Amino acid sequence: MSPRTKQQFEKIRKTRKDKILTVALELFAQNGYQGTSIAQIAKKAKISKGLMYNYFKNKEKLLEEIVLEGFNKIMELDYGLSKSDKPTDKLKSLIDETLNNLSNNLHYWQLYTVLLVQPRVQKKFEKKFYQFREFFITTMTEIFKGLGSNNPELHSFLLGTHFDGLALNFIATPDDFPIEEIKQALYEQYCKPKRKKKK
Amino acid sequence: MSPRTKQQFEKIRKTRKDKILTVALELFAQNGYQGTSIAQIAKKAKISKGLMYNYFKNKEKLLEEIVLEGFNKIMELDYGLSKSDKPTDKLKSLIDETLNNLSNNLHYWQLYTVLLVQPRVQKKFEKKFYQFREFFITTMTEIFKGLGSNNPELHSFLLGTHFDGLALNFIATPDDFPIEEIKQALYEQYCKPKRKKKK
DNA sequence: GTCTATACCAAGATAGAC
DNA sequence: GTCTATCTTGGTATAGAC
Repeated sequence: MSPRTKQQFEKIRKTRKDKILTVALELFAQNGYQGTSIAQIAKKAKISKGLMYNYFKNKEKLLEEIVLEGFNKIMELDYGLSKSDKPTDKLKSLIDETLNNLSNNLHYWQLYTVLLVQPRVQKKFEKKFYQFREFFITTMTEIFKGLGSNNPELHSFLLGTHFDGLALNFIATPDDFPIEEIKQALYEQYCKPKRKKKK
Repeated sequence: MSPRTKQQFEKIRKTRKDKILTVALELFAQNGYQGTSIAQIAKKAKISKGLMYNYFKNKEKLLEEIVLEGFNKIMELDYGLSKSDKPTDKLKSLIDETLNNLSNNLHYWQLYTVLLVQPRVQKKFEKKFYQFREFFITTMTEIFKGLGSNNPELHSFLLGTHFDGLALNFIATPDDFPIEEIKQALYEQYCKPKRKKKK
């Protein structure tokens, strides 16, 4: 009844909820949304099936919370862009941070990808996907403008798709992924885009 | 009882089986394996649920047939490599054909991607995935050697991942995908890889 | 707050009539 | 060969005891 006890409960509740979110993210990422059962999640979180519904209204709301939390995390990053004003430095930071982020948040990217390729599921998070995409593409376009690119939108799009492909491969085979070599190669490949057509 | 009738039956059977394979591919690609029910497939193929099991032992075998058929189709392509011996031409053909193939076999690539990102499902087709990957990477590596690349394996890997990323984006938003512009840009980007280090 | 038991339903698969 | 009816399982979600 005392306030202190109440706070204790709150803390336990929070911890347990986080636990559920963490294991659910992992399972959804690995087995897909439909491929994961509440029972599996409960087991891995070491609670009963029934208790799951004390923390989340249903399976769908659980997925929503996970996805939105992930989006927020990723949108908060500034990809080291504030470190310098030189476009070459910015590009280097962006590449570095994006690839670091990839290995730091593997499960989230895996889930993101699973959802992205399934139109029916994707619809639900469409807005968030576009929002993130817009933010990222715009940032890159500005950098390419700074580098004197003759088609910054296209180069930005291409670097974006390249990140996606790297993510896909990293997800499928996280070992056998020479991350530092890749950073270097990307930097070389994108740092010197074609200038205005030379005659 | 006559042979002719028997042939007719065979033909009808074949046609119907193909119909099932086609609609199942589409549904699996769009909604995932677990996200697609036998009832949905049967409905779209305009047959009863029960009849499905006359054609396929079970849902899993159906998926297997679809995936293996798709792999075979894709492995048969030669990506226009025999047209010329010049590495620059070969690279151009490869880029062209890969992107054409992407839009011609959208559903298959979509399924391929869905399966690739889900480790549990992936295991089953692992060997086939690697087989295709090896073939593709080796082909590209040879081309980059011909172009005088200082690290043909890495450049080949990077072009491969870039294709994957483009596929992912094409799948997610097939409209708003400037395919010809991309072909051109890829060609420019990969055709002149760094030579041996200049001192 | 947490668990067990259970209602309920959707989906895979089979049986049997035609 | 094809369909309808049915069995069976496994999964979501709820009820109710502690």
